[in-house]
Amino acid sequence: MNKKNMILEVAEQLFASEGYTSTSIDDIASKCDITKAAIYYHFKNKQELYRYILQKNFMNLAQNIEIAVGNEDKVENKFIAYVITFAQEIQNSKHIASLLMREMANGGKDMPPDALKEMLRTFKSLTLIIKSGNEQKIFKCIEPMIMQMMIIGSLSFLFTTQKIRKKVKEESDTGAKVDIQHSFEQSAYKISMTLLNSLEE
Amino acid sequence: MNKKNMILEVAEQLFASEGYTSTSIDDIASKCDITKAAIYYHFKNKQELYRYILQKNFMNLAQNIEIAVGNEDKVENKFIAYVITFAQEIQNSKHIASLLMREMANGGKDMPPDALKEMLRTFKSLTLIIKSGNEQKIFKCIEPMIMQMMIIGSLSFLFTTQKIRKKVKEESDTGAKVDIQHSFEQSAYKISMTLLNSLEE
Amino acid sequence: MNKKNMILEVAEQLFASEGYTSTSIDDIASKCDITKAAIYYHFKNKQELYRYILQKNFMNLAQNIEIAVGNEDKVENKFIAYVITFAQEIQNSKHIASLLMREMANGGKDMPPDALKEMLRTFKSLTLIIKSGNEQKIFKCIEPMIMQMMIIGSLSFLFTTQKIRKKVKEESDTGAKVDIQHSFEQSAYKISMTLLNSLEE
Amino acid sequence: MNKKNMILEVAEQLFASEGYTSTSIDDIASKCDITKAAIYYHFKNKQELYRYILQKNFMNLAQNIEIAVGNEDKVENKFIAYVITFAQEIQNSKHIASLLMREMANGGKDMPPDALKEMLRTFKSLTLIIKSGNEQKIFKCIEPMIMQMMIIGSLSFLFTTQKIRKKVKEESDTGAKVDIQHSFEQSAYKISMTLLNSLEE
DNA sequence: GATGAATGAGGGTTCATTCAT
DNA sequence: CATGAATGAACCCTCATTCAT
Repeated sequence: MNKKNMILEVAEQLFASEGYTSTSIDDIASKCDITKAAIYYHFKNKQELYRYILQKNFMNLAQNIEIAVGNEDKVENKFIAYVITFAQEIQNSKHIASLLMREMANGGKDMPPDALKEMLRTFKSLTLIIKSGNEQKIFKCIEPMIMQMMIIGSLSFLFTTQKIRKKVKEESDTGAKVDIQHSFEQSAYKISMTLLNSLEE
Repeated sequence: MNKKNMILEVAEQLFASEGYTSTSIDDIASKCDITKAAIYYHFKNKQELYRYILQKNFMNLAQNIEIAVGNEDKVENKFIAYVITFAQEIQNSKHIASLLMREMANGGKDMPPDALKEMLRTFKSLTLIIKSGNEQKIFKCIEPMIMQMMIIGSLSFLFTTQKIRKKVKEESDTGAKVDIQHSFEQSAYKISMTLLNSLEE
Repeated sequence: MNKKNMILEVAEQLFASEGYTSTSIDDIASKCDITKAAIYYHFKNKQELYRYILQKNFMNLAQNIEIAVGNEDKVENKFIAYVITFAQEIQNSKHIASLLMREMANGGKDMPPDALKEMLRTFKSLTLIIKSGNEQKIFKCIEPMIMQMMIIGSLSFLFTTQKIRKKVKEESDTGAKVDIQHSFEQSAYKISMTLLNSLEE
Repeated sequence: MNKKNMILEVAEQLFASEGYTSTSIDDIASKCDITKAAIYYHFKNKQELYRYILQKNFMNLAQNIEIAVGNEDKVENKFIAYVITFAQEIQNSKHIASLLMREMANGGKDMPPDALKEMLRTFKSLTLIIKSGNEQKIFKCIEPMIMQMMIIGSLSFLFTTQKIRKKVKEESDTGAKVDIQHSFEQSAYKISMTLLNSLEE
């Protein structure tokens, strides 16, 4: 991998786990075994690096969702595909949920416009699915925005709370009765079915 | 209001909107029209101030939920009360959703133990409600953890995205067809009904 | 004991063990279980408190040396009395050696004039002893200043290095062969004899 | 000279004359005509800078003493070489006596272990000299530790009190009878002879 | 392409001191 | 006599950024 990509990967991980302000260019540089100045050779400044990462992540997300939804015919399956693909992207990119949550906690005020557009693209996909479901009288009426919040919110919290839930369990358990720690995929699937359930007439 | 409380209020607002690291003691002080040193007279350091705020918020939340749930008899109403009270607290405190999202994005690694305990308290409330619903054969089986993630996630995103959704709407609309901007309360109520729907046999 | 004396005692101990700059009014106050402001009631400021302590210590020292020397007739005994009393004061007051060493390391530039005068008083005592010894042809010729430096320097280092010498010994020893840790008094006596030896014709 | 060395020199002088706590990074920086941050580029923090200086000084001292003592054959000359070289180092480095006195006044509690080891090295040199003198029946029996305290103490006080002695003399003298201000080297030589005298059978 | 050196601004924290009560 | 509250200055340290090489 070339250096620019290494910087991007390391920076993405740090921005997600520590947040924008708590991640220093020094942190990124030392994790990459290069100097700070080398980062400035590849990126104009910290902001630009961050925006680049945000945009890349959300573009991927939007694209993959569109493709996955496009591959399905029935509206129920489109809905499931929407949720599951969202979950898969969260899982694969590993950092998108944290990045998203931080931006939303910020009120979106620092969200780069390009990244915002990508989020709106996914929202349009969902809107179309629900509208189509309504027209076919398969889905109840619900504002797409509310459903979007439920999908994104549920999956983001489900993903980002994994570590702390594990830690809490370890501390409270007395060793023996180790509960099955359900995988993120399994739980995400349940969420998709639950939401579909709530939608169906 | 005394100065200590003023500091707490200002700090809470800044921590929520800017995040812990991006909020400086100077910011807090100047918004309170006092000096930095005055803050250090009232609080040992920035961490302590932050923890104090977190703990206070989550304690309030847990207490009010317990009371509201306790006031209901039927299990469905308990569930609704749980979700609605959660939403009301988010609305009233104004900052709890942002604080929570940031902590979760951090993987909970900086969450003060006391605040964590309060979150577990609310989780226990929900667990009891679902268990009771299962026993009465009113509710389907679902892991309480998953339901908790759906409730917290949906409401948190619904609340924190208000500003940016408004902004997006204003920019995209051509003025005339101004959609009804549904209030947070209304939307939260719909979420509670949707989730209850998905639970009921 | 009244509060003023308590402040003096605590401050003396801290100034000696930590140094002037590293001792804060807060440190003194909390060790006395009073507030900072209470200290300012009794003393104009930190400097004044420090000077008061320095002056008191050096005055005691000079007085006691004068008395002890005056109690002896023979010049050899006067010399021994001088050294031993110096050592006793170091031992009794516990902090005079550290205070003195810090002042000297500072080049004496912050030494309050009164305290300096007291040191000169002791020096005059020694000068008289040596002069008298010279006249009686009992002592070799040596500049009193040099002898003064030898006395003060030897005793101050002997006293202040006690802790670290003990620590070094403990760390190096393998437990069994515990060397006799000579007491400060014993060692000080040997120093006095050694110096007298070197003086005598 | 490069900047790192300039920082070291300036810092050494300030640490010696003002003490660790009373020397600010800003003081050092402005005396070097650089910014604070430049110091942090070269040294991790204030402590590290200080330790570096201490260690360097004491290492030089120990090395030069060992060499000088090794160059002599007769045990009396070894002893003289020990004292004189100590004095020369105090004179050449200019700051070692103050640094040492401050550390001892602190009870050695902040002394970096490496610097302490160097001091022990010089002590071992002296111990060997005295032991050898005892075996040859040239020296009286005296604990090396006591002799070490006398050497270090006498020389340190002799050196650090130069300025204040001069000041006192100027203020007290009425102009005419200006005493010869003996040089540090001359006085140190007298001290070495005096101590040798006291040692010899 | 990449680095070493440096900077200016700012951040958290401490501290001597003051003053109304 | 003593305190609680507050201040302004200073202090240590970090950080994004720049630039000559």
